[in-house]
Amino acid sequence: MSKTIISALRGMYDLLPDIVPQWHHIETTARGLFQRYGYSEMRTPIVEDTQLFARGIGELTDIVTKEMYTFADRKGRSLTLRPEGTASIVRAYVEHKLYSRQPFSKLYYIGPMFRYERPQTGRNRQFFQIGAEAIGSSSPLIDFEIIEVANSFFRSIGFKKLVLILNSLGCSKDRPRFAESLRNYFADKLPMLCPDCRERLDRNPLRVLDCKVENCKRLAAGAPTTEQHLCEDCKRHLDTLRELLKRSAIEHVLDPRLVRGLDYYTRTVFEFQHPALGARSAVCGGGRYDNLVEQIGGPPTPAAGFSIGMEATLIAMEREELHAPPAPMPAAFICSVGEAALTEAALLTAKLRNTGLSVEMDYEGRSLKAQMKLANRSGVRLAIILGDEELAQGSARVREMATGEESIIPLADLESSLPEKLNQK
RNA sequence: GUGGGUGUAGCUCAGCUGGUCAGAGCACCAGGUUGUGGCCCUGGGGGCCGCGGGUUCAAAUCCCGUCACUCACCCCA
Repeated sequence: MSKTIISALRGMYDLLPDIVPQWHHIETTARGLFQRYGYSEMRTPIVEDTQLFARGIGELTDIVTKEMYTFADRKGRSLTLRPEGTASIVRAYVEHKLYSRQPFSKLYYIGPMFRYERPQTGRNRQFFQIGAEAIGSSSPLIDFEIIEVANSFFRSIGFKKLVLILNSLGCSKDRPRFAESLRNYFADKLPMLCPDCRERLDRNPLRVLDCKVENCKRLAAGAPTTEQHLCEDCKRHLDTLRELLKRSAIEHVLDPRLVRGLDYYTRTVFEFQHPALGARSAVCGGGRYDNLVEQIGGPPTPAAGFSIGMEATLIAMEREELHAPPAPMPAAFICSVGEAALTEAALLTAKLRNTGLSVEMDYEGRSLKAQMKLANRSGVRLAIILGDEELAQGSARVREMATGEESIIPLADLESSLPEKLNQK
């Protein structure tokens, strides 16, 4: 055995059995919902051609410039561990020409994403996302549905404190105009901006708006807003969406500074935030991306989607003291006394399990007392005791853990009488 | 990538102005009941005090490095 212990990589961690039920709970909830809303699961590779993300997410975004797990394979191609899910889904949509077979596709995915960042609570290098994409419609009804599924998901989990933040970035005609007027506005204020913002102004001026430096905030307050640069269509789109949200009682706040970091967003962008999460407060982010499909090489196809952060959701659940329903306990624990009985116990365990019961036993020939302790801890309703006395008369002793009541039951009858005993209250 | 905090048994932590400082509670195991759990009592196993180096007669305790976690920034799920 080697002396140096190999541990998981930084920002990546193991999900031990005691928390996996929480994950299942979230996944099952999401799957049930997607099925009800008509979204089908799609699974795509975790590794893709680096170009996919560079083109899709944006060459100049932080994700692409400094957060991707990129490496060369044995033939020198540049590959990247997916940093998000949408680009892959769209790639598959285009590659398999779903636009002609199923032009309007509602898809979802669940899986790990990778970003090389400095880990922090709720932020890891491998993290899981649950995402949905509705590809092939520009209707605001879709924006509404997307937000509504996400909202419904969080409600199903039991959240009370989520805040929905909404904005519109405008269409591909509005965005450049807006960027231009931001540059003009900040042109003479350049020296007063933080160094980061000076660079942002160049690369992605929208991001200056959500800078957290006090001085920048103050300057940004007087800056032109997205609202002022929306064309008539975009304005109407946003109004319709807000009306739908209002009429279905989904509270939201319009935040003209909500920008988001991926280049592909157009028009609607939104975020669900949880106040107890600290700086990394978003549990879900999404929006419309009307140009991405075309950018990836497909026909012009509007689309919208979101992605929920698993870890962030889990942490928020903890802070709101929301828990998954408890995992089911085994029904019975078989205790044996003596070597002959130990063998019989193994056979009986197998037999009962084959009838569909969840049964546990002790494999080590421990003392009866120790086995009873195990039985007690495993939370079973019944302990089945097998010893020389019982074996001699071809029966087993069945003990109700709650009351201590015991009865002798012939081995042949166990199979039929156990379910009965388990059903009675 | 930047700055601050932390790192002692499986878990939560005490000890940290250097010299019985390797401890507590919980958990685990055993005995008290030669075949019976939950409560109680008694006993026990378990830690190269994150790792490496330095200062010193002597370091968990001071210094440096490193790794990990954590908070904020960056960014975002």
